[in-house]
Amino acid sequence: MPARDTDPPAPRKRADAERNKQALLEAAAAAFVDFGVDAPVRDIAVRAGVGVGTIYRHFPSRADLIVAVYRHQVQACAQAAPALLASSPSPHHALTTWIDLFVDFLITKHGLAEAMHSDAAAFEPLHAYFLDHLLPAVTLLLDAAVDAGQINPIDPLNLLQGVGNLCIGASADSRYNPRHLAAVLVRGLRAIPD
Amino acid sequence: MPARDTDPPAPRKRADAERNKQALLEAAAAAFVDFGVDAPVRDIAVRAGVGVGTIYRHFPSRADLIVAVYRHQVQACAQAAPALLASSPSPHHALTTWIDLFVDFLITKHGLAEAMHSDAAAFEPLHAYFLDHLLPAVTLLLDAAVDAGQINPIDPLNLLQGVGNLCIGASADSRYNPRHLAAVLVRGLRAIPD
DNA sequence: TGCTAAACGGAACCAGGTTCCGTATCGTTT
DNA sequence: AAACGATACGGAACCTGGTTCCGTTTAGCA
Repeated sequence: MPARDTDPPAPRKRADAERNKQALLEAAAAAFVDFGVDAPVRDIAVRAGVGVGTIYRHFPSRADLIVAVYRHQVQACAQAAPALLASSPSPHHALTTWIDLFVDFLITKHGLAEAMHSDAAAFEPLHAYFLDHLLPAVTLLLDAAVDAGQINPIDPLNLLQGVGNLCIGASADSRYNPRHLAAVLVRGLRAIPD
Repeated sequence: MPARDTDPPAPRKRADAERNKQALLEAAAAAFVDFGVDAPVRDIAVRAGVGVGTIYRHFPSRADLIVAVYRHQVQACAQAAPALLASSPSPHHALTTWIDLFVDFLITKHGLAEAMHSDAAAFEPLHAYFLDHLLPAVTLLLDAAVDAGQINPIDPLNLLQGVGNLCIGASADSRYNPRHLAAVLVRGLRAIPD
């Protein structure tokens, strides 16, 4: 199988198109830092030196753009799960650490957590992408911790969305501390001592 | 003292103005049920049989309107705290029950939780109102539970916002279950058994 | 060098919140 | 009862920000 995992049936793209797509990715990443993931389209277009139409051509919905920008980091986060499970002293410890990682990722992407669960249809691809990649990760960790008798069972999706929600509205200056809350939440999962 | 507790320096309002304000309150409440707290202004205006200008005259910001609509329920929620503390078998139990009450309130008001922590300046009054009324309530419960040695200390504001965040995106049809998550969170506060 | 399809730019469009001001109404005063 | 000033009203106009559309440009190939 030739070049699997990286778009097998590539219908050949024009060089300028590829160049613009790349420019947009960088421009969007920069704009997201300044404005959050709701950065104005026109602003992104200007930064990339293209017209707004070009944004929509490459990324039909905002979710597509967001996914493209954060793809690597989401994958890294997902892949950390098995690694942590192998290297941690206990499954519960691995779970706690992974959640911490996830929280860190979300709170550094201003507005991502908000967008994550937006009911708007336009964000469905984003939602789907995150779930596709991160749900297996949490599930792995939760199953291991449950099997070890360390935590009570919980729907992985529920936990993932809950932690995602906790990260909404976080900012360096406020008293609000999602990291702590997420830790308390995971602590609340621990089995037995009632 | 004459008529304290109900606008002492009332500069006399025109009857029609008062009538419209009342109509708007009812229209908004209805619209909030159908569309959530982001209900279109024009829609609210139509329901109340007034022009949009009238909305802005009575409620300069959307937050003012939301506060006015939910004022009573927020107060009821706040007042439930001391009552629960008195009637519950333990402070931790009272806390759990109160959080449940708070969650119920939020998830039945579509979009309220989202609006609650919006960083937009227009929502500041809403934020302030909620905090003014509910922060004392949680603080009371938390202090009691801490004093009884049942939970580890936590910033009341942090907990309140966290639970508020958990309620975002809840809907009857989805798997997402904020009630359960909030319960797990409170469970994670319990002291000692480490 | 010429040709065609792919890609581009940005003006035009649309939706929804907000403002503004000419008009209507209330409540009081004569 | 009539008139008057203050108060409140309505809704068109405006602004912002996302989305669409089409005439123009350009890459890639013959």
